[in-house]
Amino acid sequence: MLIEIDFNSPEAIYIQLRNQIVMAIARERLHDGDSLPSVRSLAGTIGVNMHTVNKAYAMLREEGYLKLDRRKGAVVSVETAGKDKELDKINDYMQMIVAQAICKEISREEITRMVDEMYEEFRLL
Amino acid sequence: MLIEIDFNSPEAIYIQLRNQIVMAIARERLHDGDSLPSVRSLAGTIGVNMHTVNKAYAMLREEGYLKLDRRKGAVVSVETAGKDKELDKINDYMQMIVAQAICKEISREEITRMVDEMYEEFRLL
DNA sequence: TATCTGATATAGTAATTCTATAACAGATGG
DNA sequence: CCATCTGTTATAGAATTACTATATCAGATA
Repeated sequence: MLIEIDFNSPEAIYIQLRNQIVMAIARERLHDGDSLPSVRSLAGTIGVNMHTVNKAYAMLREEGYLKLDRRKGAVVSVETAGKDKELDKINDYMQMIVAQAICKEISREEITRMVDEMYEEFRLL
Repeated sequence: MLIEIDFNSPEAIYIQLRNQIVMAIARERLHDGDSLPSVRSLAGTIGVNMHTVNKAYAMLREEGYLKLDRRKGAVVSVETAGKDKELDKINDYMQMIVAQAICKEISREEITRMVDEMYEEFRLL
């Protein structure tokens, strides 16, 4: 589980962490049942405070990607039940993307092709 | 030009402002050459500080949506030259969206259908 | 000349982010 | 039994960002 943090990024560290773990799951580098490093050890590895990792883990639990257990630690467990809520969230993000694309004269085909390629990429890696 | 700010949103006010103006351009409620309200008047209308609006305008200029002029004020002027840079930016956003979609078992077809519908919507309104 | 425009400077408040330290309950392994 | 690990929680401080409040400036306008 390779994590890389850009300390100069305007993106908050715990958000970068959260994003990379979501992508690792999508890329099937992390599977249901896999254990993540403990908050303390991961914090030590990447050189941040324990609470920063904890915040990312808590967020991922809230979003239905992890289950946290005092004995087993952080275990990947993707909740696919609330799919409608997820679609609403994605819809909001997508609205901004498409708005920008339209303004910048980027066609529907260019965007859907981008989506297609991205789905392929995630399946391969 | 109807602007609605959610003061309880975690999204910064100047970002909400920026987003709504981009969407207004995409929806063709704002066209190239249209003037926006002055920073002071818009700030007064929505009940925020002048600097907050100024920050949004400066960001939109930076991103190639507006031109700011001391005499004409803020004028819509969409720069479509740096299309590659825009595609890179959209690619990053899209990567996170697709990652989440894959994790939550949302299919490629569902996403591309969402994009298609969104392009239609923006054309209509 | 009075009034508008964006731009800029300064300063204060509030919220968020990150760090630091500490302690807790529960589970685990020697 | 005890040391050690887990996530969880509390508190506090530093740093950064967001927002507000005033004020001033140069340039354009009517």
